[in-house]
Amino acid sequence: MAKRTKETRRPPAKIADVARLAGVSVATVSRTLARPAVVSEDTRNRVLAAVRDTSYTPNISARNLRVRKTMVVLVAVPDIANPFFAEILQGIDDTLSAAGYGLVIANLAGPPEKEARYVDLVCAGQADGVLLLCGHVMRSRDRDLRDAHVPLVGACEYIPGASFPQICIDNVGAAREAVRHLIKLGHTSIAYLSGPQSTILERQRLEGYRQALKEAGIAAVDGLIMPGDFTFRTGVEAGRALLALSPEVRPTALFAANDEMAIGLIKTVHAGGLRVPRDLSVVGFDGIPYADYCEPTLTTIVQPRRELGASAAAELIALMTTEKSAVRKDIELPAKLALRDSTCPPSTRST
Amino acid sequence: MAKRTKETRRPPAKIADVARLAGVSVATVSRTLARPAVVSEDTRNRVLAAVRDTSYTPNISARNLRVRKTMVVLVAVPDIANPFFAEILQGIDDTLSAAGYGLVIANLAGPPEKEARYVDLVCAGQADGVLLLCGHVMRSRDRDLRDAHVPLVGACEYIPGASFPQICIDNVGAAREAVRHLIKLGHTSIAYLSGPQSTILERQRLEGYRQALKEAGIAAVDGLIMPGDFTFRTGVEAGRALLALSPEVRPTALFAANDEMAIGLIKTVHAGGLRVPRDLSVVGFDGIPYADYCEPTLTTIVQPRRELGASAAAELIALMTTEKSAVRKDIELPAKLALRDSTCPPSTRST
DNA sequence: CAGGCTTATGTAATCGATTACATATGATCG
DNA sequence: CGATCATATGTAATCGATTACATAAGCCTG
Repeated sequence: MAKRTKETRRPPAKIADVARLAGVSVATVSRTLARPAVVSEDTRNRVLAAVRDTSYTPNISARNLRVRKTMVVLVAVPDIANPFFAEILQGIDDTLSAAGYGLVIANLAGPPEKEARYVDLVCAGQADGVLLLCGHVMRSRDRDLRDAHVPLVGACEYIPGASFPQICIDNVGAAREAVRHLIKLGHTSIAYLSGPQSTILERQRLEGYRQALKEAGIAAVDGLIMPGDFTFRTGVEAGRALLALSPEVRPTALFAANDEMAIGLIKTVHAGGLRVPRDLSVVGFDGIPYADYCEPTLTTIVQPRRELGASAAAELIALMTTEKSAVRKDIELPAKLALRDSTCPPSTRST
Repeated sequence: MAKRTKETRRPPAKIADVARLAGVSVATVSRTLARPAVVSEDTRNRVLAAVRDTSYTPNISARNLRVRKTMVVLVAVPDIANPFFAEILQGIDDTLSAAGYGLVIANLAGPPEKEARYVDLVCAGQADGVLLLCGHVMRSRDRDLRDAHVPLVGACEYIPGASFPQICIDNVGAAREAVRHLIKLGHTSIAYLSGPQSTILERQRLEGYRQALKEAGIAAVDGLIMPGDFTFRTGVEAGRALLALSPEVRPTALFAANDEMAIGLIKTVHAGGLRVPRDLSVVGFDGIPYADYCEPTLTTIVQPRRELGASAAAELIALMTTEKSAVRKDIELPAKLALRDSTCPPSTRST
């Protein structure tokens, strides 16, 4: 039970140890590891054997100090507890860590002083790149961050005219498709549960909603646009508002700017006696895992979250490793409508 | 529109720059920042002013190289997309990043070769500590990791007799409380939907279930223990199994080892015509946000996730900074039963 | 007022890797 | 065969901070 194998912790082998064991200079060891082709086969074998025997791994701090890199990228995410972002993060992590990068996750849902610390970190050159999972860079410190001249890639929220590459889905098109689906089912009174006004994402989804109505010749009714902010809570509030309407004016369908709100809304109207989809069809946006678990399962636009993260990470790596910052290309990934149980044709009802 | 402020990216200030500006030596600058008390007030002011003017931040790689630290901790998490862990991670991140540590998240849900890379990273001394959010350290590489003699702290899953501090809730007690609640409501036929057999967590929750039944004088029926693995899918399967039973032998209540399974099960039995809680009371475990969103809201044991993460991180910091590794104390955090809508007394029914 | 002590600061070694440059060896060629 | 060149390897400077040790200045005390 007591301390077994007392053997004092041996410090990790350094390059000099490997060199000594292999009978070569440190330069040769370093070269063997970095560009195996330039050393003779014989030497290479001896060095690699020595590396194995000492279980040598280069000291990252020393290397980074020398080559002036940090091998760290900062990922700014609006809310790490949000499952939507969690999966994007996985895609990012897969790609980035495979390439040897570590990631510092800046959770913008946390206290604002942390946010400032993250920006400082980047400005101080402690990160080789930044991945933004939101439109506003870092609220007030946008300019500081941009001026740090650190490679930047955006994902999720498309900012028209931004000066850095962005990996997104076609939000306008996807929203339009969602609403078209409702129209095709026969709905003509379709509400929209919006995201936070400040986001570009919101404006784009709203635009898609408007386009779909317009092309179908349905007049947009201002009263059918309900305020939300992507949270479950505002979904609940919108649900209550819907219940308060008299059946004659109540829309027969609703498009929510994200799944979480859609789920909150469905739960609320259910409790109030409305049946989904019979009395109200609902389409969400994002395709979070839970959209498939809830009751009824949610018809929604599913975003390729993992790929979104992976592509963004790949783009950032290209930007960080290539000196030509001309890489700069936006990528649009496909999102598709998943038909599930929360939508159906409107029930005919007496005026 | 074109490149504004072309000014070539100026490299970050280094300590020598600050020293020159303040008219002191680099040693004095370093000391001013590390131990302000040892320099004279006059010097201190000059140095701090110079630091501000140059917006100097110490180069982390250089510092780490010198003091032989990495300021990185590895966090091994079974599944980053699982909202339960997401919130624990937040607690960890808050505490750790406030103390200046970066965290590398080892997502065990990812490909196994990544896992090996993480263990290697620790063994190579590239992390100052490890936080384990799971019982098995890293599957096969347990011993390697332990032999690296890196400070270790466990959370969530309590391993009796482990050689490192652990921050947990009382799983046996909490499970017992959950089942006691069902018993108090009048249930006598109570099923248990288990977690993966291999985990200690599972054995502890099962033990709590058994204890509650025993103290109430209810015989444990093997057939009422249903296999699960913490996923939504196995919750669905268990739901189907329940539906297949004839009403006479069907339990009137069920305790699920986690919320996700409970939610899958409820959804399934609902679709099959059973009403929850009327025909089947369900208690979950964890208290994930969704347990409050689903229909009906889930009565469950809510774990103090953020605090769990924060305490574990604090403990690890103590371990990493104190040379005396005698800190070593386990912490048990309180979990409490949240009474919601998925439980009620059993409906009396004809034999 | 010499010697000892405290306080404030500077000098230079050090952490562990990378890499420009120098050197040594052997091959090639006119 | 001596000059030229390619190939393989070694030497030592360097990245930017920390800190042990040295030094200088001021203060006390017998």
